[in-house]
Amino acid sequence: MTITFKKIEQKWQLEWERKKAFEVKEARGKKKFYVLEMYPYPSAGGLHMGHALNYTIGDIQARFRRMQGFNVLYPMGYDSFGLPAENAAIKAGEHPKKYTNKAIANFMKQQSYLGLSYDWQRKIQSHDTDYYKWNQYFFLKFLEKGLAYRKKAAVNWCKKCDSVLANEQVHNGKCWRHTDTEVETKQLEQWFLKITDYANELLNNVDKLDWPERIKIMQKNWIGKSHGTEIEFEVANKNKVVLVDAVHCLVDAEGKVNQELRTYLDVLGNKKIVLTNAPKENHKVFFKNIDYEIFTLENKPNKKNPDYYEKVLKKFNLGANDVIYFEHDKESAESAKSVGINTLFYQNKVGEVKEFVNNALNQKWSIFTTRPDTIFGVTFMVVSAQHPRLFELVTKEQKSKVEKFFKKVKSIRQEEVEQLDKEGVFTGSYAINPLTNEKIPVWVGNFVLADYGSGMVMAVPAHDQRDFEFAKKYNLKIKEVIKGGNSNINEKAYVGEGVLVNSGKFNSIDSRKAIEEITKHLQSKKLGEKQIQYKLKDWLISRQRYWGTPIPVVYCDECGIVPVSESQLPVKLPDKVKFGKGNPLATNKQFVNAKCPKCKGKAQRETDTMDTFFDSSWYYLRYCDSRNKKQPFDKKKVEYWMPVNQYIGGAEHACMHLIYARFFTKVLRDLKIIGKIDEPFIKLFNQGMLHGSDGFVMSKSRGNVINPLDIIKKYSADILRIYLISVAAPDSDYAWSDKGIEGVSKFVNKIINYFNNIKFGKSSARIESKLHKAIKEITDDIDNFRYNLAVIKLRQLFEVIESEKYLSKGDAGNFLKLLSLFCPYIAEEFWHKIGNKTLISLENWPKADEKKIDDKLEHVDNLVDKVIGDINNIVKLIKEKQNKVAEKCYLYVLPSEFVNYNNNLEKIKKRTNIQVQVFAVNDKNKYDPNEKANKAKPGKPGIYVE
RNA sequence: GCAGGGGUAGCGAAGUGGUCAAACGCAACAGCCUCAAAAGCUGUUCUCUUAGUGAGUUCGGAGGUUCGAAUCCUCCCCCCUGCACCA
Repeated sequence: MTITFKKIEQKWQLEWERKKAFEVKEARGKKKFYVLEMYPYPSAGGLHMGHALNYTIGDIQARFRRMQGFNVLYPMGYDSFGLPAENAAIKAGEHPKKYTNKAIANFMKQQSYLGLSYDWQRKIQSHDTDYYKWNQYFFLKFLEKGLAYRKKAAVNWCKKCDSVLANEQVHNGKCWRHTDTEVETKQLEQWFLKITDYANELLNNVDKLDWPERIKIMQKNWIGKSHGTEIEFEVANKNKVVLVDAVHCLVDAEGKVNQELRTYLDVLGNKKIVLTNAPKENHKVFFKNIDYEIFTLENKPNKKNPDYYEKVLKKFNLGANDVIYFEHDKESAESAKSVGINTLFYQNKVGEVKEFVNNALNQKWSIFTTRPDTIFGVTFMVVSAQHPRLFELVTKEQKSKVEKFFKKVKSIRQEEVEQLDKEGVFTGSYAINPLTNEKIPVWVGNFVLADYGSGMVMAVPAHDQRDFEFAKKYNLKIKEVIKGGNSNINEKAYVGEGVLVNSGKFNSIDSRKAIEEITKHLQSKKLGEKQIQYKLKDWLISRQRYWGTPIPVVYCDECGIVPVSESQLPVKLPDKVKFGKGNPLATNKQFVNAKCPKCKGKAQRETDTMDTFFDSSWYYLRYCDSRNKKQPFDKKKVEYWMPVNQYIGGAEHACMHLIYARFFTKVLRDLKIIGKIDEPFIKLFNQGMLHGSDGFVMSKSRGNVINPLDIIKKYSADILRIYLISVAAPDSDYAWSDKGIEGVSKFVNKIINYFNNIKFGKSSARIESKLHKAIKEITDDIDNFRYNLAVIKLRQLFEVIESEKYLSKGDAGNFLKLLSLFCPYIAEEFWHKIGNKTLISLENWPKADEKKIDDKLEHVDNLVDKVIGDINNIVKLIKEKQNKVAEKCYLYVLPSEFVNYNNNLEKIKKRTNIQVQVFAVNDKNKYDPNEKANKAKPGKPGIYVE
């Protein structure tokens, strides 16, 4: 009687379904266990081997926990919104919904072949209105809380598509559909979620997670917290012309020089015009070293008359906005103001010039640094070429150079950025070092990020390698301010710690301490403060595509942005749309035209849809109560099932889905939509990558793809399952091997063969010992995802079982239970065949009986193995040396060990293939022609072969 | 460059202080079975040596700690993965 795999697979699938074996309900008294695999995108290609591995790993865990007595929630669903369905729609003309539903049906069929023990009642699909309705609901909640907002952002734009592209649609800087068209960066209004509000908690909680270390580190780096100091630098707008009155500029009433004004005139790189009627030598003293122009109007003009200023502006062809003016006389100042000139009526008050210049030239630039201790070494500043305020800094003289540079930077593709040389151009502006009052040139550079910190950095070439390279290239000053180690700042920046030099009153302080001290000093002068920066940016969720959740807001001509009211949800995705150019929603009038919920006036619907990562950020909560029509889920049910005890999926989601989902959980907790659940996934397991037999990633173009269905057809689902997890540890990468699955197939067939011809009887002590040891070790191995080792132990156990005459029914059942995790179909089948009416899938996991584990038996087995090896070796040698064929072998053993060997006669015979006889050494009647009995030692019998 | 994970016999892959020439699988070789092949069963597979012995050299390389190291420490080389000029 043999087994037809296909038959038993169908039989038990039906049986599981009929008995609702894997459907679960909350049961207060029962401990729960939530096993979850990352829900898949249902591609038309169906299941690939990576899926099969992923789900097998999860299913083994789910079956194990279920048998251990847990109330196991093990659901499946589909991440069914997204780009490929829309692409297919454009290409094949098939509606995304139809395409997706077909793909899901196919996925489900294939998954059921694999013997996965899902609770299918809980299935979810993110493209269902019943699901995405709640996306919209959550969005409104976020909006209410200020966690969703709209802001201008850079997006990928294709001219030919007339549309925004997702990052995935940009290939090598070109549009995926127009390979001749460079993707442009455009500034558009987009929706964001304020994930940065949670940056700190997301970071701190990482350490509490039982996740693979590398994922935790990836998340930490992604969030990227750094402590530093924000320092305010002043930079002048150099395009404004500075007008200064000359009559009273030199001294005040008491004859004191206005030193502050003088400093600023020196520092401001702007064009300076001194208005005067009668040039005096005094001017030269006051304006010493300052580049200025003298301007005199003829006919003794009256500076108190507004006409005067209009004439001045006209003369230089300037508008009132193009200049600022310093005037010491009140009446004159008022006149200048009356023609619209930004004028300071200066009165020698401390700080008045500074305040005025700050306001007039809009020139405060806060920069972020982790090394405020090096502030005395700042010799230039660098602003990002992508900075929106860049051109405020550029002077007329430098404009063409900067523009040229700007274009060059813009044309550089993402992939090239890595090997870029540091390059830049002088903007023409200068900044003022707040501690030294030194004048520092401001450059624009290609190595400064616009969206980190303030987009401008203070450059300390002596102590930062990037700044150093830049300084060397453009011959900028390098000023050493930290001494430490054998630093030689002519060759390389010294980035380590040390003692401050050339740093005024901070000299000889340790650099670490100086970070504190200088920050404190800046703080006291209101020039800076401690700051924490994150690399994490707010999450842009707007997508200009059809196949996603519509963002539930309208734009009213009167009221502006108005959220759709909750009672009107869902905003349904219209079925009838035209695919082609751009976002099909934008051209769908029925969809776009809406009533304003507030004023009932005309309004346009938002046509952007949500990033699909929004869908996957809470699906694990929906599984807890997936058919709830009134709420996203019942809070109590979520409280029962959450958090997920074991999450399983690929490492590629480390910084996207896994951060978003954590963020969502925290927000929903704070909105009191769920209880006090801080983290969604306690434990995470990353499966390894399964490569083709050539060692490369499986891909159609390489032709190394192995389809799970083909393997199931050829071998069976059980064989595929046990193969997938027995080659290597499930978290390490490995390559598919045809020979490997062949080997596993032999093993499974041996088991089938054995159970077809099984003879029940009392299990030997040897079997019992081995069985209970295996139970103990396999339990531990499964617990720790060492599936490969568990299979080895199962094989070794089977070897012992097979070598013995009888097996008890109970032990046969125990063996099948161990097997059932890996090979559920044949386990069910034989469980049934040996007379059980229950499902093995719902049986109790066997308990190891320590008392039955007998290490002595194992020790004897080892000794017998050794003797077998020795006998075979001798047989081989006498054949080679003496050309004699051995027929019989005699063992001479210590009397105390006689039983050990005599009990194993059959085994020895079988494995040496000759007759064997055992004598105790003290046996007077023993046959021992060569006196080999003398050689006998404990655990090592003497051997004679003839 | 930084961070993380690795480098183990022909290959895949266990093993983290002695019981290790190192599980298990594959491959190869030999024997049994068979008319024969496949399958199945049994054995062998670092080197030399040998009636089961003994000796030597191994776990990326070089040093070190230890009575004792694949396993601990230091330095170096190589591979993979992630981040990438984050100030």
